[in-house]
Amino acid sequence: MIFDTLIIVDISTNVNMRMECCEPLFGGILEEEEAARTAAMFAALADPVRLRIVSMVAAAPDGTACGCELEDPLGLAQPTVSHHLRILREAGLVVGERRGRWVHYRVVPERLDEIRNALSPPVLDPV
Amino acid sequence: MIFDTLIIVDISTNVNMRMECCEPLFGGILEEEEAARTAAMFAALADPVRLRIVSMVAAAPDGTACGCELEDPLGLAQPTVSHHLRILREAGLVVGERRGRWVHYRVVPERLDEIRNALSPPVLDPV
DNA sequence: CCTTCGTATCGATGATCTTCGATACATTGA
DNA sequence: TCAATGTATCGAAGATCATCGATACGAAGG
Repeated sequence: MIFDTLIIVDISTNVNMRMECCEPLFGGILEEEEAARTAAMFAALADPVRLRIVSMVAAAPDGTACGCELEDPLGLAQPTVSHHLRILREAGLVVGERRGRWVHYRVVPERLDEIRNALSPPVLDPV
Repeated sequence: MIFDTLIIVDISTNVNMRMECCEPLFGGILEEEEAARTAAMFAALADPVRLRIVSMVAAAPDGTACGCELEDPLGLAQPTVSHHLRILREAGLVVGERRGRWVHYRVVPERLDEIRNALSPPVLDPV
């Protein structure tokens, strides 16, 4: 095994997601199921709004931002922002923590590392 | 600038694609246009069939495979495979070279490196 | 209890995408 | 020139997705 399993607890759903993702592209022919898992991860990042959300959360003062801070800069309605945050959450790319009325989101860099591993060049076998 | 510009010549369209892609997610808030470019790259990888195609081409004996070799293992019709190859081509993830009747595709690892760079953790400023 | 405010869900709409049959194009060999 | 084969394009059908108004949920403060 190349990387460990990342366990993420989604506070809004209280679901422990044990996600194994992103078998390396250069580690042999991908099985259908593995390909679907990895494709789902890329799909979460395959939207300009979601990429901007990730960059905005990462660039926020404490590395956290609530949804209400994103609506204006993105120019999108609240349900739309909530929709995108949900997809990022379910992909394990961000986690949300409720503080009073607000839910503070932060990026999960380990998840991005997993995706990077999937794109890593092949490991050369020593002779 | 972190990475150079990758120039890819698509033999089937004879179009020189000068693509700059994938500004780092942790390099500040992404502009709308940059986010759209990066999202398009991820969208090309956000499909199980295309991920399997990339892994199959990479795992092929010479690192190249023609479309006809992919239809059976994928269980898809020829137009469908051609469609996915087109998307991968336009994203610069593979290039095709015609040899006689066949078009041999190969993966462009530099493109995958660019995507990996976009997901790289932030560079820590020295104090 | 009631209001306020941030968030999540529902339902609908319009756009985009995957898939494939039909068809055209390209190259090879007879 | 004609048939065979690999590839690309077209058009249609069904599925998926982004967006947002309406609405419900949740927490804080009178």
